Amino acid sequence: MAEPEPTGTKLALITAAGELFAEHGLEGTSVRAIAEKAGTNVAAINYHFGSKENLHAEVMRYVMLDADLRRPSTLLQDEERFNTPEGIAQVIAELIHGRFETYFSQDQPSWYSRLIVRAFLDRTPSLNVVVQQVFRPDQEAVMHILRRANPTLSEEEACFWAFSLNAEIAFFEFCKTPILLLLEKESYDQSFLKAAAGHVARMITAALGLPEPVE
Amino acid sequence: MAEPEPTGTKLALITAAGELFAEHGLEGTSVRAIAEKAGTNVAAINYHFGSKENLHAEVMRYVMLDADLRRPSTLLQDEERFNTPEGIAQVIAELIHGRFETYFSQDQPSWYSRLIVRAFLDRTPSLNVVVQQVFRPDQEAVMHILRRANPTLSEEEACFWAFSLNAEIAFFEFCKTPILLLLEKESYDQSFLKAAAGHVARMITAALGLPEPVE
DNA sequence: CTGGTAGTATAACAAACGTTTGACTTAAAC
DNA sequence: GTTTAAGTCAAACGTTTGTTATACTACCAG
Repeated sequence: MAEPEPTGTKLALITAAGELFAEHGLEGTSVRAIAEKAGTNVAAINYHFGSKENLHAEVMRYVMLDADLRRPSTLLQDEERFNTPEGIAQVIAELIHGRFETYFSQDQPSWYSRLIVRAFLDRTPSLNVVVQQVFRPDQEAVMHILRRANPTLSEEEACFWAFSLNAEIAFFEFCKTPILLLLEKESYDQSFLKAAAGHVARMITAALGLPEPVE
Repeated sequence: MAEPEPTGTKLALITAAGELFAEHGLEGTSVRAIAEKAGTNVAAINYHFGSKENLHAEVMRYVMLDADLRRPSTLLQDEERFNTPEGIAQVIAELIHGRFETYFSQDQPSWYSRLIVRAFLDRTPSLNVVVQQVFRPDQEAVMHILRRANPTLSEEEACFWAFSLNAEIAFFEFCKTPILLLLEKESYDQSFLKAAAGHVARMITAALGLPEPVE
Protein backbone atom coordinates (compact mmCIF):
# COMPACT_ATOMS: atom_id res chain seq x y z
CA MET A 1 0.00 0.00 0.00
CA ALA A 2 1.02 3.59 -0.62
CA GLU A 3 3.64 2.27 -2.98
CA PRO A 4 5.68 4.67 -5.06
CA GLU A 5 5.08 5.04 -8.78
CA PRO A 6 6.43 1.89 -10.42
CA THR A 7 9.69 2.36 -12.30
CA GLY A 8 12.19 0.35 -14.30
CA THR A 9 11.30 -3.24 -14.98
CA LYS A 10 8.03 -3.04 -13.08
CA LEU A 11 6.83 -0.10 -15.17
CA ALA A 12 8.00 -1.73 -18.38
CA LEU A 13 6.05 -4.86 -17.51
CA ILE A 14 2.92 -2.89 -16.61
CA THR A 15 2.84 -0.87 -19.81
CA ALA A 16 3.78 -3.81 -22.02
CA ALA A 17 1.17 -6.02 -20.36
CA GLY A 18 -1.38 -3.21 -20.50
CA GLU A 19 -1.13 -2.85 -24.25
CA LEU A 20 -1.31 -6.60 -24.78
CA PHE A 21 -4.16 -7.13 -22.32
CA ALA A 22 -6.09 -4.32 -24.00
CA GLU A 23 -5.54 -5.82 -27.43
CA HIS A 24 -5.94 -9.54 -26.75
CA GLY A 25 -7.44 -9.84 -23.29
CA LEU A 26 -6.11 -11.60 -20.20
CA GLU A 27 -6.39 -15.12 -21.58
CA GLY A 28 -5.24 -14.11 -25.04
CA THR A 29 -1.94 -12.75 -23.78
CA SER A 30 0.94 -15.04 -22.83
CA VAL A 31 3.53 -14.17 -20.23
CA ARG A 32 6.22 -14.79 -22.83
CA ALA A 33 4.74 -12.14 -25.11
CA ILE A 34 4.64 -9.68 -22.23
CA ALA A 35 8.25 -10.37 -21.27
CA GLU A 36 9.43 -9.98 -24.86
CA LYS A 37 7.61 -6.67 -25.31
CA ALA A 38 8.94 -5.39 -21.99
CA GLY A 39 12.47 -6.51 -22.87
CA THR A 40 12.81 -8.76 -19.84
CA ASN A 41 12.56 -12.40 -18.92
CA VAL A 42 9.43 -14.42 -18.13
CA ALA A 43 10.54 -15.01 -14.56
CA ALA A 44 10.47 -11.28 -13.91
CA ILE A 45 6.67 -11.31 -14.01
CA ASN A 46 6.32 -13.80 -11.18
CA TYR A 47 9.21 -12.23 -9.30
CA HIS A 48 7.69 -8.72 -9.30
CA PHE A 49 3.97 -9.48 -9.28
CA GLY A 50 3.60 -13.06 -8.09
CA SER A 51 1.39 -14.15 -10.95
CA LYS A 52 -0.03 -13.12 -14.29
CA GLU A 53 -3.38 -12.33 -12.68
CA ASN A 54 -1.74 -10.09 -10.10
CA LEU A 55 0.01 -8.24 -12.90
CA HIS A 56 -3.37 -7.73 -14.55
CA ALA A 57 -4.83 -6.29 -11.35
CA GLU A 58 -1.80 -4.00 -11.06
CA VAL A 59 -2.28 -2.83 -14.65
CA MET A 60 -5.91 -1.96 -13.91
CA ARG A 61 -4.89 -0.03 -10.80
CA TYR A 62 -2.19 1.84 -12.70
CA VAL A 63 -4.54 2.79 -15.54
CA MET A 64 -7.25 3.98 -13.20
CA LEU A 65 -4.86 6.15 -11.20
CA ASP A 66 -3.30 7.61 -14.34
CA ALA A 67 -6.64 8.23 -16.07
CA ASP A 68 -8.00 9.81 -12.92
CA LEU A 69 -5.11 12.25 -12.81
CA ARG A 70 -5.91 13.42 -16.33
CA ARG A 71 -9.57 14.01 -15.52
CA PRO A 72 -10.26 17.74 -15.23
CA SER A 73 -12.57 18.55 -12.32
CA THR A 74 -12.47 22.32 -12.31
CA LEU A 75 -15.82 22.75 -14.08
CA LEU A 76 -17.84 23.03 -10.89
CA GLN A 77 -15.75 25.80 -9.41
CA ASP A 78 -16.90 28.95 -11.18
CA GLU A 79 -20.35 29.11 -9.65
CA GLU A 80 -21.42 32.35 -11.26
CA ARG A 81 -21.63 30.74 -14.70
CA PHE A 82 -24.48 28.55 -13.44
CA ASN A 83 -26.78 31.55 -13.04
CA THR A 84 -27.77 32.03 -16.69
CA PRO A 85 -29.00 29.46 -19.24
CA GLU A 86 -26.24 30.64 -21.58
CA GLY A 87 -23.65 30.01 -18.87
CA ILE A 88 -24.91 26.52 -18.14
CA ALA A 89 -25.06 25.65 -21.84
CA GLN A 90 -21.46 26.79 -22.11
CA VAL A 91 -20.37 24.69 -19.13
CA ILE A 92 -22.03 21.60 -20.62
CA ALA A 93 -20.50 22.22 -24.03
CA GLU A 94 -17.06 22.58 -22.46
CA LEU A 95 -17.62 19.40 -20.47
CA ILE A 96 -18.43 17.47 -23.65
CA HIS A 97 -15.59 18.93 -25.71
CA GLY A 98 -13.25 18.26 -22.80
CA ARG A 99 -14.26 14.61 -22.63
CA PHE A 100 -13.78 14.11 -26.34
CA GLU A 101 -10.33 15.62 -26.05
CA THR A 102 -9.47 13.53 -23.00
CA TYR A 103 -10.65 10.24 -24.39
CA PHE A 104 -9.38 10.64 -27.91
CA SER A 105 -6.26 12.75 -27.40
CA GLN A 106 -2.93 11.39 -28.47
CA ASP A 107 -1.23 11.66 -25.09
CA GLN A 108 -3.72 9.40 -23.33
CA PRO A 109 -2.60 5.96 -24.43
CA SER A 110 -5.32 4.56 -26.66
CA TRP A 111 -5.29 1.20 -24.90
CA TYR A 112 -6.66 2.62 -21.64
CA SER A 113 -10.31 2.62 -22.68
CA ARG A 114 -10.01 -0.67 -24.51
CA LEU A 115 -8.78 -2.24 -21.29
CA ILE A 116 -11.71 -0.79 -19.37
CA VAL A 117 -14.26 -2.06 -21.89
CA ARG A 118 -12.74 -5.51 -21.48
CA ALA A 119 -13.16 -5.17 -17.74
CA PHE A 120 -16.86 -4.45 -18.37
CA LEU A 121 -17.17 -7.59 -20.46
CA ASP A 122 -15.14 -9.89 -18.26
CA ARG A 123 -16.79 -8.56 -15.09
CA THR A 124 -13.33 -8.12 -13.57
CA PRO A 125 -13.75 -8.19 -9.78
CA SER A 126 -11.79 -4.96 -9.38
CA LEU A 127 -14.44 -3.22 -11.50
CA ASN A 128 -16.57 -2.45 -8.47
CA VAL A 129 -13.77 -0.38 -6.97
CA VAL A 130 -13.51 1.60 -10.19
CA VAL A 131 -17.26 2.17 -10.27
CA GLN A 132 -17.46 3.40 -6.69
CA GLN A 133 -14.30 5.52 -6.72
CA VAL A 134 -14.29 6.93 -10.25
CA PHE A 135 -17.67 6.54 -11.93
CA ARG A 136 -19.90 7.43 -8.99
CA PRO A 137 -18.27 10.80 -8.19
CA ASP A 138 -18.29 11.60 -11.90
CA GLN A 139 -21.95 10.63 -12.25
CA GLU A 140 -22.88 12.82 -9.29
CA ALA A 141 -20.92 15.79 -10.65
CA VAL A 142 -22.69 15.54 -14.02
CA MET A 143 -26.05 15.12 -12.29
CA HIS A 144 -25.34 18.27 -10.29
CA ILE A 145 -24.70 20.30 -13.44
CA LEU A 146 -27.80 18.90 -15.12
CA ARG A 147 -30.02 19.77 -12.16
CA ARG A 148 -28.73 23.31 -12.32
CA ALA A 149 -29.71 23.31 -16.00
CA ASN A 150 -33.20 22.06 -15.16
CA PRO A 151 -34.08 22.22 -11.44
CA THR A 152 -37.36 20.35 -11.97
CA LEU A 153 -35.52 17.10 -12.75
CA SER A 154 -36.13 14.33 -10.23
CA GLU A 155 -33.24 12.29 -8.88
CA GLU A 156 -34.06 9.45 -11.27
CA GLU A 157 -34.45 11.76 -14.26
CA ALA A 158 -31.12 13.45 -13.55
CA CYS A 159 -29.51 10.02 -13.38
CA PHE A 160 -30.89 9.10 -16.81
CA TRP A 161 -29.73 12.44 -18.23
CA ALA A 162 -26.22 11.82 -16.94
CA PHE A 163 -26.33 8.37 -18.55
CA SER A 164 -27.43 9.97 -21.82
CA LEU A 165 -24.59 12.45 -21.77
CA ASN A 166 -22.00 9.77 -21.05
CA ALA A 167 -23.56 7.48 -23.63
CA GLU A 168 -22.97 10.01 -26.39
CA ILE A 169 -19.24 10.04 -25.69
CA ALA A 170 -18.82 6.37 -24.80
CA PHE A 171 -20.43 5.34 -28.08
CA PHE A 172 -17.55 6.75 -30.11
CA GLU A 173 -15.12 4.82 -27.94
CA PHE A 174 -16.92 1.49 -27.64
CA CYS A 175 -18.12 1.33 -31.23
CA LYS A 176 -14.94 2.76 -32.70
CA THR A 177 -14.29 -0.25 -34.93
CA PRO A 178 -17.76 -0.48 -36.55
CA ILE A 179 -17.97 3.32 -36.86
CA LEU A 180 -14.67 3.47 -38.72
CA LEU A 181 -15.77 0.57 -40.94
CA LEU A 182 -19.10 2.29 -41.61
CA LEU A 183 -17.50 5.63 -42.48
CA GLU A 184 -14.68 3.92 -44.35
CA LYS A 185 -12.10 5.81 -42.32
CA GLU A 186 -8.74 4.67 -40.99
CA SER A 187 -8.96 6.58 -37.71
CA TYR A 188 -10.72 9.49 -36.03
CA ASP A 189 -9.15 12.67 -37.38
CA GLN A 190 -9.19 15.97 -35.54
CA SER A 191 -11.93 17.56 -37.63
CA PHE A 192 -14.22 14.56 -37.22
CA LEU A 193 -13.82 14.62 -33.43
CA LYS A 194 -14.55 18.34 -33.34
CA ALA A 195 -17.67 17.86 -35.46
CA ALA A 196 -18.84 14.96 -33.29
CA ALA A 197 -18.30 16.89 -30.05
CA GLY A 198 -20.10 19.90 -31.52
CA HIS A 199 -23.07 17.79 -32.51
CA VAL A 200 -23.31 16.13 -29.09
CA ALA A 201 -23.05 19.47 -27.29
CA ARG A 202 -25.77 21.02 -29.48
CA MET A 203 -28.00 17.97 -29.08
CA ILE A 204 -27.76 17.75 -25.31
CA THR A 205 -28.27 21.47 -24.74
CA ALA A 206 -31.20 21.53 -27.18
CA ALA A 207 -32.79 18.56 -25.44
CA LEU A 208 -32.42 20.37 -22.10
CA GLY A 209 -34.08 23.46 -23.58
CA LEU A 210 -30.93 25.53 -23.24
CA PRO A 211 -29.69 28.09 -25.78
CA GLU A 212 -27.21 26.84 -28.36
CA PRO A 213 -23.65 27.13 -27.02
CA VAL A 214 -21.20 29.30 -28.96
CA GLU A 215 -18.18 27.43 -30.29
CA MET B 1 -23.18 -22.34 -48.80
CA ALA B 2 -26.96 -22.16 -48.54
CA GLU B 3 -26.74 -24.66 -45.74
CA PRO B 4 -29.85 -25.61 -43.80
CA GLU B 5 -30.40 -24.46 -40.26
CA PRO B 6 -27.96 -26.42 -38.09
CA THR B 7 -29.54 -29.14 -35.97
CA GLY B 8 -28.56 -31.83 -33.51
CA THR B 9 -24.92 -31.93 -32.50
CA LYS B 10 -24.00 -28.98 -34.71
CA LEU B 11 -26.63 -26.74 -33.12
CA ALA B 12 -25.71 -27.93 -29.63
CA LEU B 13 -22.08 -27.07 -30.29
CA ILE B 14 -22.93 -23.63 -31.71
CA THR B 15 -25.13 -22.57 -28.80
CA ALA B 16 -22.80 -24.04 -26.16
CA ALA B 17 -19.79 -22.39 -27.78
CA GLY B 18 -21.72 -19.13 -28.22
CA GLU B 19 -22.48 -18.81 -24.55
CA LEU B 20 -18.91 -19.63 -23.57
CA PHE B 21 -17.33 -17.37 -26.21
CA ALA B 22 -19.61 -14.51 -25.09
CA GLU B 23 -18.68 -15.03 -21.46
CA HIS B 24 -14.94 -15.78 -21.69
CA GLY B 25 -13.87 -14.87 -25.22
CA LEU B 26 -12.33 -17.02 -27.92
CA GLU B 27 -9.01 -17.59 -26.16
CA GLY B 28 -10.64 -17.96 -22.76
CA THR B 29 -12.77 -20.89 -23.88
CA SER B 30 -11.36 -24.40 -24.28
CA VAL B 31 -12.72 -26.95 -26.72
CA ARG B 32 -13.15 -29.36 -23.82
CA ALA B 33 -15.42 -26.91 -22.00
CA ILE B 34 -17.48 -26.49 -25.18
CA ALA B 35 -17.79 -30.24 -25.71
CA GLU B 36 -18.83 -30.83 -22.12
CA LYS B 37 -21.50 -28.10 -22.22
CA ALA B 38 -22.79 -29.42 -25.56
CA GLY B 39 -22.88 -32.97 -24.24
CA THR B 40 -20.46 -34.31 -26.83
CA ASN B 41 -16.76 -34.98 -27.00
CA VAL B 42 -13.88 -32.85 -28.22
CA ALA B 43 -13.46 -34.59 -31.56
CA ALA B 44 -16.95 -33.52 -32.65
CA ILE B 45 -15.79 -29.90 -32.93
CA ASN B 46 -13.09 -30.64 -35.45
CA TYR B 47 -15.28 -33.17 -37.23
CA HIS B 48 -18.16 -30.73 -37.78
CA PHE B 49 -16.33 -27.41 -38.05
CA GLY B 50 -12.71 -28.21 -38.83
CA SER B 51 -11.28 -26.06 -36.06
CA LYS B 52 -12.13 -24.00 -33.02
CA GLU B 53 -11.75 -20.79 -35.02
CA ASN B 54 -14.13 -22.04 -37.70
CA LEU B 55 -16.66 -22.82 -34.99
CA HIS B 56 -16.28 -19.27 -33.73
CA ALA B 57 -16.95 -17.88 -37.21
CA GLU B 58 -19.99 -20.13 -37.51
CA VAL B 59 -21.27 -18.91 -34.15
CA MET B 60 -20.96 -15.30 -35.35
CA ARG B 61 -22.81 -16.12 -38.56
CA TYR B 62 -25.56 -17.90 -36.65
CA VAL B 63 -26.04 -15.04 -34.18
CA MET B 64 -26.14 -12.44 -36.92
CA LEU B 65 -28.74 -14.34 -38.94
CA ASP B 66 -30.88 -15.00 -35.88
CA ALA B 67 -30.61 -11.45 -34.54
CA ASP B 68 -31.43 -10.10 -37.99
CA LEU B 69 -34.62 -12.16 -38.12
CA ARG B 70 -35.81 -10.61 -34.86
CA ARG B 71 -35.21 -7.06 -36.10
CA PRO B 72 -38.51 -5.37 -36.94
CA SER B 73 -38.32 -3.31 -40.13
CA THR B 74 -41.93 -2.29 -40.61
CA LEU B 75 -41.52 1.23 -39.25
CA LEU B 76 -40.90 2.82 -42.62
CA GLN B 77 -44.01 1.42 -44.22
CA ASP B 78 -46.81 3.64 -42.96
CA GLU B 79 -45.79 6.76 -44.82
CA GLU B 80 -48.73 8.92 -43.76
CA ARG B 81 -47.43 9.13 -40.19
CA PHE B 82 -44.41 11.06 -41.42
CA ASN B 83 -46.53 14.03 -42.41
CA THR B 84 -47.01 15.56 -38.96
CA PRO B 85 -44.46 16.34 -36.24
CA GLU B 86 -46.60 14.36 -33.81
CA GLY B 87 -46.54 11.37 -36.15
CA ILE B 88 -42.77 11.47 -36.57
CA ALA B 89 -42.26 11.84 -32.82
CA GLN B 90 -44.45 8.79 -32.37
CA VAL B 91 -42.48 6.78 -34.94
CA ILE B 92 -39.20 7.65 -33.24
CA ALA B 93 -40.57 6.81 -29.80
CA GLU B 94 -41.79 3.44 -31.06
CA LEU B 95 -38.42 2.81 -32.68
CA ILE B 96 -36.65 3.44 -29.38
CA HIS B 97 -39.06 1.42 -27.26
CA GLY B 98 -38.86 -1.38 -29.82
CA ARG B 99 -35.08 -1.48 -29.63
CA PHE B 100 -35.08 -1.60 -25.86
CA GLU B 101 -37.52 -4.49 -26.01
CA THR B 102 -35.51 -6.29 -28.69
CA TYR B 103 -32.14 -5.93 -27.00
CA PHE B 104 -33.23 -6.60 -23.44
CA SER B 105 -36.12 -9.02 -23.92
CA GLN B 106 -35.93 -12.44 -22.36
CA ASP B 107 -36.37 -14.40 -25.57
CA GLN B 108 -33.29 -12.93 -27.26
CA PRO B 109 -30.45 -14.85 -25.63
CA SER B 110 -28.51 -12.41 -23.52
CA TRP B 111 -25.17 -13.60 -24.82
CA TYR B 112 -25.81 -12.30 -28.34
CA SER B 113 -24.84 -8.71 -27.66
CA ARG B 114 -21.97 -9.69 -25.42
CA LEU B 115 -20.55 -11.69 -28.31
CA ILE B 116 -20.90 -8.75 -30.67
CA VAL B 117 -19.18 -6.36 -28.28
CA ARG B 118 -16.30 -8.82 -28.10
CA ALA B 119 -16.15 -8.79 -31.87
CA PHE B 120 -15.82 -4.98 -31.70
CA LEU B 121 -12.95 -5.30 -29.25
CA ASP B 122 -11.14 -8.15 -30.95
CA ARG B 123 -11.63 -6.63 -34.40
CA THR B 124 -12.93 -9.98 -35.63
CA PRO B 125 -12.37 -10.11 -39.40
CA SER B 126 -16.00 -11.07 -40.05
CA LEU B 127 -17.04 -7.80 -38.41
CA ASN B 128 -16.86 -5.93 -41.70
CA VAL B 129 -19.55 -8.18 -43.19
CA VAL B 130 -21.79 -7.46 -40.23
CA VAL B 131 -21.23 -3.74 -40.56
CA GLN B 132 -22.00 -3.64 -44.28
CA GLN B 133 -24.96 -6.03 -44.21
CA VAL B 134 -26.63 -5.19 -40.90
CA PHE B 135 -25.40 -1.89 -39.50
CA ARG B 136 -25.30 0.12 -42.73
CA PRO B 137 -28.92 -0.57 -43.79
CA ASP B 138 -30.02 0.16 -40.23
CA GLN B 139 -28.03 3.38 -40.11
CA GLU B 140 -29.57 4.53 -43.38
CA ALA B 141 -33.09 3.69 -42.24
CA VAL B 142 -32.65 5.72 -39.06
CA MET B 143 -31.09 8.59 -41.02
CA HIS B 144 -34.11 8.57 -43.33
CA ILE B 145 -36.51 8.93 -40.41
CA LEU B 146 -34.42 11.68 -38.86
CA ARG B 147 -34.30 13.67 -42.09
CA ARG B 148 -38.07 13.47 -42.26
CA ALA B 149 -38.11 14.87 -38.74
CA ASN B 150 -35.81 17.72 -39.72
CA PRO B 151 -35.35 18.15 -43.49
CA THR B 152 -32.65 20.79 -43.04
CA LEU B 153 -30.18 18.19 -41.70
CA SER B 154 -27.13 17.69 -43.88
CA GLU B 155 -25.93 14.18 -44.68
CA GLU B 156 -23.21 14.45 -42.04
CA GLU B 157 -25.56 15.84 -39.43
CA ALA B 158 -28.11 13.08 -40.04
CA CYS B 159 -25.30 10.56 -39.62
CA PHE B 160 -24.34 12.03 -36.25
CA TRP B 161 -27.98 12.06 -35.18
CA ALA B 162 -28.32 8.37 -36.03
CA PHE B 163 -25.16 7.71 -34.01
CA SER B 164 -26.67 9.61 -31.09
CA LEU B 165 -29.86 7.61 -31.19
CA ASN B 166 -28.03 4.30 -31.31
CA ALA B 167 -25.62 5.47 -28.62
CA GLU B 168 -28.47 5.97 -26.17
CA ILE B 169 -29.55 2.34 -26.52
CA ALA B 170 -26.08 0.78 -26.89
CA PHE B 171 -24.96 2.44 -23.67
CA PHE B 172 -27.33 0.36 -21.58
CA GLU B 173 -26.04 -2.78 -23.25
CA PHE B 174 -22.30 -2.07 -23.29
CA CYS B 175 -22.12 -0.51 -19.84
CA LYS B 176 -24.57 -2.93 -18.26
CA THR B 177 -22.11 -4.14 -15.64
CA PRO B 178 -21.00 -0.71 -14.32
CA ILE B 179 -24.58 0.63 -14.53
CA LEU B 180 -25.88 -2.24 -12.38
CA LEU B 181 -23.01 -1.74 -9.94
CA LEU B 182 -23.71 1.99 -9.80
CA LEU B 183 -27.43 1.54 -9.20
CA GLU B 184 -26.82 -1.41 -6.88
CA LYS B 185 -29.20 -3.57 -8.86
CA GLU B 186 -29.00 -7.24 -9.74
CA SER B 187 -30.43 -6.91 -13.23
CA TYR B 188 -32.51 -4.62 -15.43
CA ASP B 189 -36.12 -5.02 -14.34
CA GLN B 190 -39.07 -4.28 -16.56
CA SER B 191 -39.97 -0.95 -14.97
CA PHE B 192 -36.39 0.32 -15.22
CA LEU B 193 -36.23 -0.53 -18.93
CA LYS B 194 -39.53 1.22 -19.55
CA ALA B 195 -38.34 4.32 -17.70
CA ALA B 196 -35.04 4.32 -19.59
CA ALA B 197 -36.72 3.96 -22.98
CA GLY B 198 -39.18 6.70 -22.08
CA HIS B 199 -36.39 9.06 -21.10
CA VAL B 200 -34.43 8.38 -24.29
CA ALA B 201 -37.50 8.86 -26.47
CA ARG B 202 -38.38 12.16 -24.76
CA MET B 203 -34.78 13.36 -24.97
CA ILE B 204 -34.29 12.59 -28.65
CA THR B 205 -37.60 14.07 -29.73
CA ALA B 206 -37.02 17.17 -27.59
CA ALA B 207 -33.56 17.61 -29.10
CA LEU B 208 -35.09 17.38 -32.57
CA GLY B 209 -37.65 20.02 -31.67
CA LEU B 210 -40.54 17.56 -31.98
CA PRO B 211 -43.55 17.44 -29.67
CA GLU B 212 -43.37 15.06 -26.72
CA PRO B 213 -44.59 11.58 -27.75
CA VAL B 214 -47.53 10.12 -25.86
CA GLU B 215 -46.82 6.87 -24.03
C1' DC C 1 -25.05 -60.87 -45.52
C1' DT C 2 -21.89 -57.31 -47.27
C1' DG C 3 -20.04 -52.83 -48.12
C1' DG C 4 -20.11 -48.07 -47.38
C1' DT C 5 -21.05 -43.85 -45.24
C1' DA C 6 -21.88 -40.65 -41.23
C1' DG C 7 -21.24 -39.83 -36.77
C1' DT C 8 -19.31 -40.70 -32.08
C1' DA C 9 -15.82 -41.92 -28.66
C1' DT C 10 -11.12 -42.85 -26.59
C1' DA C 11 -6.59 -41.96 -26.31
C1' DA C 12 -2.70 -39.93 -27.71
C1' DC C 13 -0.03 -36.13 -30.03
C1' DA C 14 3.11 -31.99 -30.14
C1' DA C 15 2.98 -27.39 -28.82
C1' DA C 16 2.17 -23.73 -25.70
C1' DC C 17 0.86 -22.41 -21.26
C1' DG C 18 1.96 -20.25 -16.27
C1' DT C 19 5.15 -21.11 -12.89
C1' DT C 20 9.44 -22.40 -10.41
C1' DT C 21 14.13 -23.56 -9.65
C1' DG C 22 18.89 -22.53 -9.16
C1' DA C 23 22.84 -20.20 -10.87
C1' DC C 24 24.60 -15.68 -12.00
C1' DT C 25 25.27 -10.45 -11.64
C1' DT C 26 25.24 -6.28 -9.27
C1' DA C 27 25.78 -3.13 -5.53
C1' DA C 28 25.40 -1.38 -1.14
C1' DA C 29 26.58 -2.74 4.13
C1' DC C 30 29.56 -4.09 7.39
C1' DG D 1 37.17 -8.65 1.52
C1' DT D 2 33.17 -10.71 2.85
C1' DT D 3 28.31 -10.75 3.41
C1' DT D 4 23.71 -9.82 2.21
C1' DA D 5 20.03 -8.59 -0.51
C1' DA D 6 17.74 -7.59 -4.95
C1' DG D 7 17.24 -8.54 -9.56
C1' DT D 8 18.03 -11.05 -13.90
C1' DC D 9 18.35 -15.03 -16.69
C1' DA D 10 18.15 -19.76 -19.06
C1' DA D 11 16.28 -24.03 -18.45
C1' DA D 12 13.03 -27.07 -16.91
C1' DC D 13 8.58 -28.21 -14.38
C1' DG D 14 3.87 -30.23 -14.76
C1' DT D 15 -0.58 -28.87 -17.05
C1' DT D 16 -3.49 -27.69 -20.42
C1' DT D 17 -4.10 -26.44 -25.03
C1' DG D 18 -6.06 -27.61 -30.06
C1' DT D 19 -5.87 -31.29 -33.02
C1' DT D 20 -5.89 -35.99 -34.84
C1' DA D 21 -5.29 -41.09 -35.54
C1' DT D 22 -7.89 -44.97 -34.71
C1' DA D 23 -11.54 -47.87 -33.38
C1' DC D 24 -16.45 -48.40 -32.76
C1' DT D 25 -21.56 -47.91 -33.55
C1' DA D 26 -25.64 -47.10 -36.38
C1' DC D 27 -28.00 -47.10 -40.55
C1' DC D 28 -29.15 -47.56 -45.39
C1' DA D 29 -28.14 -49.82 -50.24
C1' DG D 30 -26.92 -53.57 -52.91
